[in-house]
Amino acid sequence: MTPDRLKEIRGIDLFKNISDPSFAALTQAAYAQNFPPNVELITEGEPSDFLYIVISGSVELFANWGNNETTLATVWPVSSFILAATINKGPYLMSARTGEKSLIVMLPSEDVRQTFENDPEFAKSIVSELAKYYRAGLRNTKNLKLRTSKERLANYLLKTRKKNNDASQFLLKYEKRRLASYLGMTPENLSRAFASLKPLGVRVDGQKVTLDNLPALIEFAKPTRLIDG
Amino acid sequence: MTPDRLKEIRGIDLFKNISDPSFAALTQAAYAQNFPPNVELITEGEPSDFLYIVISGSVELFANWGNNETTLATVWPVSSFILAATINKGPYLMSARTGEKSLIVMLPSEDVRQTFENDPEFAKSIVSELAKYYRAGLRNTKNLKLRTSKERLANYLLKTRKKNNDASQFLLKYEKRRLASYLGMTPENLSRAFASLKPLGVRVDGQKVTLDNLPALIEFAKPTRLIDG
DNA sequence: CGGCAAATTGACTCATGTCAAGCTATGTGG
DNA sequence: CCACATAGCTTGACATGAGTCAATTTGCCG
Repeated sequence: MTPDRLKEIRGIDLFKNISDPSFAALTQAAYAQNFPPNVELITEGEPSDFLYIVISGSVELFANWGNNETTLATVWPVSSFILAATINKGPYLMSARTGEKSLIVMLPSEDVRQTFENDPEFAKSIVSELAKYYRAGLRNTKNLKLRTSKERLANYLLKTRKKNNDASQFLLKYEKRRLASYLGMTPENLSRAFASLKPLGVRVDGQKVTLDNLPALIEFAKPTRLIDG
Repeated sequence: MTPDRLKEIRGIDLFKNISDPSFAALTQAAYAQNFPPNVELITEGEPSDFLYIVISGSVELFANWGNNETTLATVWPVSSFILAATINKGPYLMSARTGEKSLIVMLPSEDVRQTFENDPEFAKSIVSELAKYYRAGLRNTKNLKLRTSKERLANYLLKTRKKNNDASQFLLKYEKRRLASYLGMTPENLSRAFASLKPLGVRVDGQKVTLDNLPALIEFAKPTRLIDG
């Protein structure tokens, strides 16, 4: 791996406080690879042989049961995914596929566990990451169990607006079918949910979303930091 | 706190590898308290001042949004709860209430964080715990998003059967209304879900459940280690 | 420009929630 | 020890949320 790439990786929270020798040891056997869009990187159930890091592009984490599939998260650069499986030595509980052409770094899980054993600072970073993930997952569960699909969409739009510096107009980061799956509904239902939010000032044109009546949308969505962060 | 009690606490995974001085420091300011049934120990949104451990009784973890409430988990002795909030210094994302008369130990969060900073072995235990919780949460999300309520119930029954040493008859560990909330449905819907599983050999009488036709139930429930552990 | 996948729309079914009534079990106080 | 009160559970009737299937329409990419 090139020095630039290493520096890029080192910038993420997970490696912020890792010692230089630990980082060197950890990345020594790592390799970066380019993948075309829509390639399945891992499949749920497989042993967790690698920890993954997205350098560019994006990765969709999803799971199947019978004929159903659901999107659990989308990972954007620069971040790791599948950390808990690596730590736990358990099988992957999610599958992963590239959303677009992506550059991915793979760290052998055994090395991650070694480094975690030997470098207390790295262990602490892992703790922070896992606690963060756990809480994000908890919020997600509350969102699913306490809200209807329309309410989830409304809150998703408000959150996305915030990420876009409170712009009243922004682009959806991914396809509507993925968004639907992430929000726990069908694409058809998402279309109708968007239509039903029209009276609250939500206009959609392709990937472009405009929020014309923020107070009304907030009034309906009732966002809370205990779910929406 | 009495020596017995300390020994009991020390037995849980979280404290398995903690050093003696760390454990002493951690428990020095801890105190145990008896609570009557149905007492709210913590409320979501509050700062996470304590890490809790259930010594006897049980604790229900739940959350509210508007008029809706949902049960997220039930904690049985001897285990901790609210660990991620403690580590993260974030507000609690769940409320907790005793299900019955319960003995609860409270450890000041600041002490937990201190010990976590100073004792690498404790930090490693925390990592394991958090990874385990995270994965349990993930399984739960998959369960919710990929299955109908009947399927969730069927799989819950199979899991409970396994926990009861594969006995074909066992008692539900908690009230049906709590079970319904945990499984993400209304009590009415749970009643009907039970009724609809009757042809698959599921008989219910109060808290007593009998599974007469295991193959049929399994065939319907399609359990998988990637969701059901 | 053509072709394909995504998105939308309509009509319908099915799953789940809501409201109300009645039933059951359980524990308490007389 | 019984009777009542209370909360939980069940059942029915209905409303609403959400999924399914099919037919277009739209938009994008080669």
